Amino acid sequence: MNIREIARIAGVSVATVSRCLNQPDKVSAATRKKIMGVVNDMGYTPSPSAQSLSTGQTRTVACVVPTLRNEFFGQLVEGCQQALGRRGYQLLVFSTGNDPAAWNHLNLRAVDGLVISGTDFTDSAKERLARITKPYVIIENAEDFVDLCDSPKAVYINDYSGVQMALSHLYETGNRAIGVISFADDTFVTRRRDKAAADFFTAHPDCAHFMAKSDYTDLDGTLAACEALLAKKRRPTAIFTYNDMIAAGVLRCLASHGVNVPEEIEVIGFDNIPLARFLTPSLSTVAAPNRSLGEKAAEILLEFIRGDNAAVSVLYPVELVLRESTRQPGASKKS
Amino acid sequence: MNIREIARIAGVSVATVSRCLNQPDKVSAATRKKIMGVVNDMGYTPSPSAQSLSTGQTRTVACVVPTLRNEFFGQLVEGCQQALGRRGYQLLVFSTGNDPAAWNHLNLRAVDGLVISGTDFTDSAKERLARITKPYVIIENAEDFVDLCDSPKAVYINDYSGVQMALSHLYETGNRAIGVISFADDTFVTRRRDKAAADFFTAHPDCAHFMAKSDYTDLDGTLAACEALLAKKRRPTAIFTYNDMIAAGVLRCLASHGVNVPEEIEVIGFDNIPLARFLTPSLSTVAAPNRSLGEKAAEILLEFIRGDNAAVSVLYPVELVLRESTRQPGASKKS
DNA sequence: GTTATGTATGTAACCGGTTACACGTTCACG
DNA sequence: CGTGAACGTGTAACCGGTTACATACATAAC
Repeated sequence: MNIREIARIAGVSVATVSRCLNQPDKVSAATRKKIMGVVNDMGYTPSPSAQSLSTGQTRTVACVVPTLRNEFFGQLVEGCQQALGRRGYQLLVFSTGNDPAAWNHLNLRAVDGLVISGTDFTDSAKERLARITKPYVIIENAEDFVDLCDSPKAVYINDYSGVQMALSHLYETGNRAIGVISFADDTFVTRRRDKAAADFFTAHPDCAHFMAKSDYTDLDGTLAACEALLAKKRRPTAIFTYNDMIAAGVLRCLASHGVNVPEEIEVIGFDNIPLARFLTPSLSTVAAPNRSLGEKAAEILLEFIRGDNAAVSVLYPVELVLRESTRQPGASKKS
Repeated sequence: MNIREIARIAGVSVATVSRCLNQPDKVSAATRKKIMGVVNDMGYTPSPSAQSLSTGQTRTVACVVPTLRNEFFGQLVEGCQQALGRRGYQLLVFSTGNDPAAWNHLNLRAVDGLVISGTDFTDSAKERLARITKPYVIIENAEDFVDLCDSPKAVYINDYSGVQMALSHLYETGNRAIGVISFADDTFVTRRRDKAAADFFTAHPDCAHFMAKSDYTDLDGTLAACEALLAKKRRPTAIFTYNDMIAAGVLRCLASHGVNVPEEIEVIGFDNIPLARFLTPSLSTVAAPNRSLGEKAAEILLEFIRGDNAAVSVLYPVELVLRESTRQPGASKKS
């Protein structure tokens, strides 16, 4: 069932049918009614391939994430997909963004644009981004990208501030020995959060601090990192991690060592994935609008594709959500 | 840069270029070398839209899941995408499979086939499935679908057996009052697991049992369900839930009521999502090959698209993984 | 009544591939 | 040396839409 068939049955030309579907007001009411009748009767849908070929638009966007085994990216992709769906766009997912081979599977001619998140942006980034000839929006701090592409479009959170909020809270509630578990990779996120932590501790020289690193898909690595912190001569009274999965591992480690949370050690994570509320104790964390990040990225991308000179980058604030893994304000410290 | 351009530069016809790319052995070695040289120099890639229009294949598959905010579906989609990527196919994700509106966004003409998982298959299923004119593979028990479509292609796990394994284990280690938290929906999964549980308890009349229901995205619902179980006159000594997210909520609820796990109450979940190891105590669960389910579904779908008469359905076994939320074999009961 | 303006529609080129069929060579074989 | 098969290549139709431009007609303005 193609457009010529519809045109023949409706007794009009293909151009009229096409116009009727795309610019209804360019067609007289009578003709429109006749055509739509046939279209509905026959259950006709235009071929996306033909439309793409003709218009040069695929109405498809690719989203590149490192993994989907972390609710953070799940929420991101979900937000992305819904924003796109509302506007008749579809979402191609590449959930192996850190695997260079995956980028080869990505056929740029098949999409109108990309949303890129969480890939390793440091080493081969320039090369990889340079090869992208389509509009793309990164979910990463725009400022870090000025060297990599001119006027980067970005949606991101103030994670420098997030790290400082978490550490400040811990400091203000009396902690003077804080452990931080960072990511075991070399990405902009990691560098930025490390910088925030370093700056914080420089500004608070009376606060002992210990850094460790872990890959959040690797529970054993997290347990090892946490144990290293526990083994410090001056044991930290709080541990801050760069995401909630690592924090979950930390809670696990502390429990198996019989350490009470938050009485003996407080724990703060980052991301506020849905899971955070499910943990025992429920996890205090730096909350980002995960779903909105995806939605906004998709929206900016679409505006950009349409040529509207849209917002170049959007910064979302983060907020500290306090749950059971930190002491309640007013609770006695180190009870 | 299109195929005619390449043909002109290489001094051959478009047909030869096309053949060179698709059936290299149909072209002489000398010509092939010449063409490939030009192709590489110019960085030419055929337009997917044009190829789709011409061949009628999109090399794209849609995957419909209810949500990505559960690692189970994350793993599924990830497996799917990788199996597809290896064969040059792309994955469109619809992460809102239970929303009827989402199905309208799904343009069947844009894909070669579908992998469908976790959607509500009971009420409007027949209608929805009937509208699908493309090959599809469901990740659901094939037997439940014989009424809905003839010779359904399916990849699934033996979850009847999984439920019975979990309950048997609990029974054999001495539990005689077991709480079960089922899903608060009416899908085949739920019906099947409910049947398995009912059958088990019929076969073991000496075992008291209590059923509750929850939606796994709803922590409060889970807490309420769990509390209802705790409030039973004869308090259960074990709780089995239909997925790990609900089990996480149960652990959370028990902890806040000061109930020791596994000493006072044992807990077993279902799915074995990566998170399960991160929980405190780490969660015993019925393990399914989540990632493989996605991979296998994609593979079967591709074979089916190609017309190879592939395996119609594949059943994976499940296994009971025992961690800290159940008592160690040999540990004294109700210590 | 003639001309200008606007509206509705049709014609045909175009998007960029694939492939059936035709054609020309080369080679083996009788 | 003539014939047919096998092979390599080119021509042109086709996939199913969109849209610039042409055309026809109705209406308004003078």
